[in-house]
Amino acid sequence: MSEETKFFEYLRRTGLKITRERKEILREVFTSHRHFDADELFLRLKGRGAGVSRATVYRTLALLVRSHLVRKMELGDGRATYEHVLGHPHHDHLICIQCNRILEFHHPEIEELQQKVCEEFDFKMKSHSQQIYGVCKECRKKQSS
Amino acid sequence: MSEETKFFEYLRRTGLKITRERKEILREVFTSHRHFDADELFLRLKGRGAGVSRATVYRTLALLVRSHLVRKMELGDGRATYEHVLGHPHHDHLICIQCNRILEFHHPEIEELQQKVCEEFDFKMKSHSQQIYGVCKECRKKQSS
DNA sequence: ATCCCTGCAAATCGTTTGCAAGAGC
DNA sequence: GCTCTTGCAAACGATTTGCAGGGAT
Repeated sequence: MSEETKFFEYLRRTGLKITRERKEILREVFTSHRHFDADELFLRLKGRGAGVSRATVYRTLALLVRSHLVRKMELGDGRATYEHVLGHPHHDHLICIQCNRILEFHHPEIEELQQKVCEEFDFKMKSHSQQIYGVCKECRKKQSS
Repeated sequence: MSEETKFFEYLRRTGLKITRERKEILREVFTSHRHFDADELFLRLKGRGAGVSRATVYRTLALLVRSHLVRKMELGDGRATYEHVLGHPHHDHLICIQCNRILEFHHPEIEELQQKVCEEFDFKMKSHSQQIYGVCKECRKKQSS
């Protein structure tokens, strides 16, 4: 089932409406595979004349998050970063503090250990996030030259 | 060497000044062992008539972070959370989404694996943070009753 | 028709900053 | 005395919201 269909189904189920603006945003979110923030998305839409306001971008992103088609992350620089879930199983992030590039990694063993930590604390995990900040390969290459 | 001395030394070294306001903030930060945000700290100071403005709280927290006596964390709710470093070696957090309690954990094996991930990506780690969101023991007890 | 949605601009919230007066060294 | 500091209030940037007109079902 396509992401579009999933979203429409979510809307229907929740008594919400399928509008031109929501379609535009949906298309923009799923045609790129990068991480983005709300304003970037707004500007991309504006750039191609999609006619969607900033307010609607925020409101629709909230819906996409609620319907689990998009993940929202607070990476600690004040604004939220989003990524769509399509073809992106759970993962964590390496964040370059020089070029802001975001790399993804997944390490099942770490996940297992997190689970163990929760058991020790009798803590029911709902989600987790893990960020490693540092300097990526490319930036280090540039620096050393 | 006391935290106060360390901070004063940092100030001296950097050509900054030791003021009444900075002493007040320092005292307040180190007499409690909880996590706090800037506004909580401001209110505690106000509560005991310390006569320090919100602006100065923010400015001094920045200095304390720069001097490595205090750690700043973005836990994803919009505002920053702080904790002093005294007697708190590096650790990560379990965050209860019901009562907002913050538990600390440290797992050397996880750290090792993170280091391994960085090597794979040829990524130079500078810092990392890891949060596990969920429901703590106490809140679960309350719910089930 | 009935809600739901939208754009706009104003409001919010945490945080930062310009400025003029005041304190440390 | 030269700087660094402070408080205040205004400025900020990301995000949210009230409202009144327009659209989906």
